[in-house]
Amino acid sequence: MRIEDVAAMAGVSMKTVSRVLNRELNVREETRVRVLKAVDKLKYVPHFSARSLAGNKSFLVALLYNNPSANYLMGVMGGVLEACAIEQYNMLLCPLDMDGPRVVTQVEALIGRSQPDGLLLTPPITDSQLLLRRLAELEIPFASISPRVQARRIGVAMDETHAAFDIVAHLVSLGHRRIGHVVGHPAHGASGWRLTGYKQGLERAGLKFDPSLVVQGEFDFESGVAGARTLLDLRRPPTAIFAANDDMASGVIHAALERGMKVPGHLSVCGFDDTPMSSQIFPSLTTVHQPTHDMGRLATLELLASIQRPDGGRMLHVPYTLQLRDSTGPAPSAKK
Amino acid sequence: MRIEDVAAMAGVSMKTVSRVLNRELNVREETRVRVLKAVDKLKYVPHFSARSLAGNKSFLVALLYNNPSANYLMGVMGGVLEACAIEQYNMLLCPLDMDGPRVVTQVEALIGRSQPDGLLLTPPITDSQLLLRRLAELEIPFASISPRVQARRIGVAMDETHAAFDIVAHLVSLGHRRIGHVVGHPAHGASGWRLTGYKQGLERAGLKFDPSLVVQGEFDFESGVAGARTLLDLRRPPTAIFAANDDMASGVIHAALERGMKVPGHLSVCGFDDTPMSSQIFPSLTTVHQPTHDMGRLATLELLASIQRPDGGRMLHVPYTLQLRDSTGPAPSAKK
DNA sequence: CTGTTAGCGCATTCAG
DNA sequence: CTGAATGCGCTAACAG
Repeated sequence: MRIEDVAAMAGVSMKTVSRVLNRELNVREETRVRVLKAVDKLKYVPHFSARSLAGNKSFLVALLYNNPSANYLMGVMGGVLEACAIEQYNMLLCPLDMDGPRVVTQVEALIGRSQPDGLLLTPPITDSQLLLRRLAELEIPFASISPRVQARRIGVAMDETHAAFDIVAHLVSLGHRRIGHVVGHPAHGASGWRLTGYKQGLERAGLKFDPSLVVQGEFDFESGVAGARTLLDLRRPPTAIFAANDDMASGVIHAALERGMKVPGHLSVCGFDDTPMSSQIFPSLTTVHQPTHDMGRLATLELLASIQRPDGGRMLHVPYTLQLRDSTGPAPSAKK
Repeated sequence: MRIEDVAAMAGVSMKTVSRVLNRELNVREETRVRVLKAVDKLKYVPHFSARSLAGNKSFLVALLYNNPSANYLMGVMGGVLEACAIEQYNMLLCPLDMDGPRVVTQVEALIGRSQPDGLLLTPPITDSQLLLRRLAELEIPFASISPRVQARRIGVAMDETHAAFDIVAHLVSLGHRRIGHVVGHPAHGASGWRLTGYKQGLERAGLKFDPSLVVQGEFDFESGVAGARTLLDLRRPPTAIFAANDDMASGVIHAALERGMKVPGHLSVCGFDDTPMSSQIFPSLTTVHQPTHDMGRLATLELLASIQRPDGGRMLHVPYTLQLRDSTGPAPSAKK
C-alpha cells in the first residue's frame, strides 16, 4: 500500500496526497476529502523510513536522562509519548552514564546514529554546560525540563521554590519552630530551589535561619537516614524535617522510627515529588506533587513547535499541589 | 558523509563498503581493513532511514506494556536498550490502555505506523490470547517476558514458583506455622506461580493448606492493606504473611503497624520483586529479587536472533535471589 | 490549486 | 571476491 495507490484511487497525483497528509495548504476541500476517503479505504499509512529519507527529517525525539528515579522518568516519558503520538513522532531513550565529558560523546553518538530532530533534557543533565554548549554548536533543537536557568530556553518548569515555601508554611502552621532541612544532590537545580524556599519559609514565619539545621544529602534514601541522624543528634533537635525529596524523607522516617520516635508524634517529616512510595510508607508522607506527565507532554509540544517554526517554543510553567498526609502533625511543644 | 564517499576514499565500490558494514562474507581481509579505516577517518555513520528503506527493515523493536510498575519497566527497558545498542537497533515504547480488543487495535496501529521488526511483550499482555493470535496472523516476530505458557515461545522467564517456595521455606525455618498469602492480580501468570510456590512450601513443611489464610489481592498497595486486615481479623491470625509483590507487602506492613503490631515482632512479612521501595520502608522488606535488566536484555537478544535467523530464538531462564531483610523474624510462639 | 520530475542514501540484484 | 545499475516510498522543487 503506497502513496501511489492512494493517488490512483482518488484520481489525483502523488504530490496532492502528500499535501493532504502533511496538512499543507493549497488543496481544495473537495479533493482533500476525496483523498482522505481513499486513505481510509485503503488503510494507507505512510512509510516511516521513506518519509524520513525524502524529507530529511527523522520524526524522532530523544529523551536524555541520567536520573535514577524510575517514577519520575516514567511520568515524563508518558507525557512525551502522548505528545509524540499526536504529532506522529517517535521517542527514543538515551540513558547517559554520568556527567563530565562522556555526556557529550554519548549524545554525539546518538545524534550520529539516530539523527533525532530534537532532544529533551531532564535534570540534572539539563544543566550540563558542556552539553549545552555542544548542542548550540550542533544547532540541534532541544527543550529542557526544569533547567536551572530558564531565560532564553524552551521547555517547562515548576515553581519549586514556592512549593518548598508552602511546605515550610504548613509545618509552621502546625506549630513547628525548629525545622530541619536535608538538601538534595548539588548537581540538581531543584536542590537550590528547595533550599531557597525553605529559607524563605522560615523568614516569612519570623524564624531565624540556623545553619546547623541544614544538612547536605544526595537525593537517595541513605543520605536521608544519615542526614536525619545528624539532625536528631543535635542538642536541640528539630521537631520537623523537610527533606528535599521523597527518598530522603523516607530515610528520615526510617531513622526516626529506628530510634523509637513516633512520626509525626515526635517528629514531622515531609518530602518532595509525590512518588507512589510516599503514600505507601508508614506513616504516609506529606509532600509536593509534581505533574511529571504534563511536564513531559508540554516540553515535547514546545520542542516540536520549535522544530516546526523558527520562532516557536516557549518556557512553560506548571502548577504544583501539596499532598498533606500523615507524616506531619502538631509540634510536640504545641501539644503541651 | 555518505557510503559513496567512503567507497571513494577506500578505492572500492559502494557495495563493498556495504558488505563490510553489514558483516557479510566475501570480502578480503585487506580490503575490509581499508574500508574500516576510511569509515573511521570520515566518521561515517550509516543513514538510519536510508538503510531501513533500502533494506526493508526498520531496525526498531517495540516494547509493549500495560504494567503500572515503573521500577519493573525501567529495569526491563534498561536491558532492552543495552541489547539494542549492541545490535544497532532502536527501541520504541508502546503503553497499552487495557486488555480486551483494544489491545489488538493499538498494536495494529503501532505496526502500521512504525513497522517494528519485532515486539517485546511484558506481563500481563504477554498472555493476551487475542493479541497472540493476531501476532501469529501478522507473522511479526515477538519475544515474551515471563509468559504463562512457555512451550514453543521465545523470551525469558524466572522460576517464580520455586522462589515463592523458598520464601515460604524461609518463614518456616523461622518457626512460622500459620502463614498467610495475599495473591496477586488474576491477570498475571505470576500470581498463579507464586500461589503454587506458597502451597508447595507449606506442603514441604508438612503444613496443611488453609484456604482462609489466602486472600485475593491486585498487586497494589490498597489490596495489600485490605488483605492484611482480613487475615489479621481471623480468630487465629497468621504469624507471617507472604504477599505476592512488594506493593502489597508494604500494604500489609502498613495495616499491621496501623493496629499497633510490631513487624517482625508480631508479624513477619515478605514480598516479591525487590523494588527500591522494599529497602526504604520500615522495616525493610524480605523479598525476591528479579533480574529485570537481564530479562529485558536477554529477551531482546533472543528476539533479534529470531529475526535474523529463521530458527533463532529460545526461551531462556534467569535465576532469582532471595533478599533477606528486616521484615521477617522468629515466629512469636517460637520465642516463648 | 495541481502535476511532473528527480533524487534522498542505501541494499540488492546480477554480472564479472 | 568485487562492481554497476536499479529502485525502496516518499517529498522537494519546479512547472503548469
